This record gives sequence, structure tokens and C-alpha cells, in this order.
Amino acid sequence: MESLQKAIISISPLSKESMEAFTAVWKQWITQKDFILLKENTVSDYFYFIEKGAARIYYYKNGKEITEWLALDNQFFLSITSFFQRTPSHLIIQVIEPSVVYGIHHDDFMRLADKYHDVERLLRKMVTGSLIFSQIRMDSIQFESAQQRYEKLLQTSPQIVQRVPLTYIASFLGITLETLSRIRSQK
Amino acid sequence: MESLQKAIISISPLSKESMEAFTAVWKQWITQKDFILLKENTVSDYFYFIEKGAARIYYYKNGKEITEWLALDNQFFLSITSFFQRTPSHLIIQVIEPSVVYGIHHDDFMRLADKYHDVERLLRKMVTGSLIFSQIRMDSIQFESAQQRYEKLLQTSPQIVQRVPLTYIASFLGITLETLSRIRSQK
DNA sequence: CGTGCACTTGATTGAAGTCAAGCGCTGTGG
DNA sequence: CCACAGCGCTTGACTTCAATCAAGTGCACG
Repeated sequence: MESLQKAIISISPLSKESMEAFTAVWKQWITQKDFILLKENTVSDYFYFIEKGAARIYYYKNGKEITEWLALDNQFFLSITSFFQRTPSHLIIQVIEPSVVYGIHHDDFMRLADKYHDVERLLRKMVTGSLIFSQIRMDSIQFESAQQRYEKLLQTSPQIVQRVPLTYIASFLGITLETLSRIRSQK
Repeated sequence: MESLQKAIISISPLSKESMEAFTAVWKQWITQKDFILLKENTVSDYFYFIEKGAARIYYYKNGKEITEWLALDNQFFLSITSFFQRTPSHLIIQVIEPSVVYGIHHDDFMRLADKYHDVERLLRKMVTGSLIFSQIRMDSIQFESAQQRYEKLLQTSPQIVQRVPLTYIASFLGITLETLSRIRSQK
């Protein structure tokens, strides 16, 4: 819970009152490996924070699993379209290591954003950060080779490469397992 | 200016006071074709709204122009990373038809978001909408064929295909002009 | 001890990129 | 008023990166 508060403050500080009201409504999960936080075709109610452990967001595309996102220690994550649009999602959120996860319900988050201006600002900054990241990732998928993307991941998130199975990493990078294997074997 | 107000309200309503303060600070440009709104390597100060006309956001990648975004009548547009991170951008924003464009300065927008909770909420909803769009576009670039992307554009934004040169459309779709030409010639 | 999962390796294919040439307007200057 | 320069687009030949399909290896654990 302390690490959640730190993560919040680093994005946008909250008044004592807002912080207390805000952190009070987060729910905690202490889960085993392979625990499912979000089932397929359901509305994603929670905005998550993983304090310790690892999770992946994935879905099925033509019968194959596509890993859309990987979250490790001290990261926020969510099914963006489902959480904000309140529509059922083909996404599945699965914990892939024993983990400690926090989540705030959509309705609580919106209620508090309405009540406290600084919570609204926090949410805006979170979404903005996510949007910037999304832009960078789109550029990467469009213009960088599989090799470049893998090398960038090695630089920016070496822990992912160490802790997450290659199958997940491959589709997170937008390439097949075979291509990733060949990239790794060169040199 | 009326269309700007309508566009704002359709995203998130503002109180009379906020709306007045907010719309008061938008600057207007009435421009000829090819007018440059944002020069290369400068910080993008404005969040734009195109009332009538067309604009494109592009940059140079290995000496070639890449069109990143196309905005037509009644759309908001901006250089996301530059506007929010306040960093110089390789992006160029150019009007490609005689147009009427409005823009709000970053500092005015942030000042008003700080002062009025409902302006902050408006900004959050704008960014959220943009993020959702960005996710959908990323998925499209990653998994759809050039053909599918073109057909989708035809369906969702036929005006773009009618009003914008194919060179720009091609790189907006993430393909070359030649590939787009071949797609169009089949059937 | 063997079944299956995680990963590797090889052969082939395919979608789109690159390079190069050419066509047909349009508009401007001699 | 014609000519040709240049832009917007098309077409063709060839290349390339990564996907697909298909085996095969090695380790983990029940």
C-alpha cells in the first residue's frame, strides 16, 4: 500500500484528504501464479496496480494468444477500452508470478475524480502518460525491425526478459516465437 | 466558434462560467493551403481544433515524409508528446486546404484545468478518447493487412479519401504509395 | 520414466518495400 | 497558344523481413 502511494505521488500529488479517501477504496489481491484477474468477455471494473510480481494482458486472435501488455512490480495496468468505455472485453488479465495486486473499482475512481479535483488531475496525468507511451509503441511497431524492438526491450526492461516466458515476450513485441528465438541466437 | 463549443460539449459539458473562460482564450487562424501551424523542432504550444478544412501532421523519417495524422472538419488535433511533455518535436503541422483553425495555448489550458474542475475533466476525457483511438490504431497496424486498413478508412472516413492526396493517405495508413495504388487498382 | 512445455532450427512462402520507368494532367513562361 | 516541367499517380521487376509449417531438443515434474 505504501508503494501504491509512492507511485501515485510520483504521477501527481494528492491532498491528505484526497489521498486518504482514494487509497481507502483500493482492494488487495494476494494471488498465486496463473490467477485470472479478468475473464474473457466481461467488463473490466478495475484499474490495477501490481506491487510485486508479474501480470500479462492477452487475448485470442485466430485461436492464438496475443500478449498485449506485461506489467511488473510497481506498475499500473488496465484494459483501457473496457475500463473507460464500460464494454465487455476480449482481454484476459492473468497473473504470471505469485503477486500482490491492488485494484480500484471504476465507479469509485470516477466518484472520487468527481469529488476531488486533484484525483481528476491524477487520472488525467495517468491517461496522458499512457497515451504518450502508446504513441511511442505504435511508432516502434510501425518502423522498427523485430531485432530493434527486442534490443530496446532489453535496454528498457531487462527484468521482463529475465522473468517472463519468451512466448509472451514475442507476442508483446508483435513477432512470433520463432523470430524471437532466431534474433536471440544471433550473437 | 460555435462548432468548437458544440465539439466541447459533446465530449464533456462545462458550466457557463468555465465555458466562457475556456472559449475566450482560443486563438483563431484563417489560413491558405500549405500554411504551417507547427515548424519542425519546436515545442508545440497549441491544442488545435479545425473548424473547416484539412490539416496533416507529418515528419521526416530517413528523408521521407511520414504522415502521422490527418484532421478534417470539426476535429481536435495536436502533437501529443510535444504538447504534453513540452519538448521540441520533429513533427510538422500543415494545413492542406484553406481552413479555419482554432488553438488553445498549453499554459492557458493547464491554468484553466487547474482553476476549473470541469475543464480538467474535459481534458481527461479528451485524452482518454485519444488513448482509446490510439489503441485501436495500434491493433490495426499490427494485425490488419494494408488492404483491410484501406477498406476500413473508406468506410469510416470516406471524406479523407476524397479530399486528401494519396501520398499522404498511404503513409497515414502505414504503407507506401505504390502499395496503396495497387490496392486501389484491384477491383 | 515419460509426457508435455519452452524453446530451437530448417525450409518455404508471402505481403509489402524498394527501385525504376512511365503516363497524364495542369499551369506557367517563352 | 503551345510546350514542357513537375506533380500525382500507376505499373513492373526484384528483394526482403518475418510468418508459417514442420521437426526436433532438452528440461521439469508428476
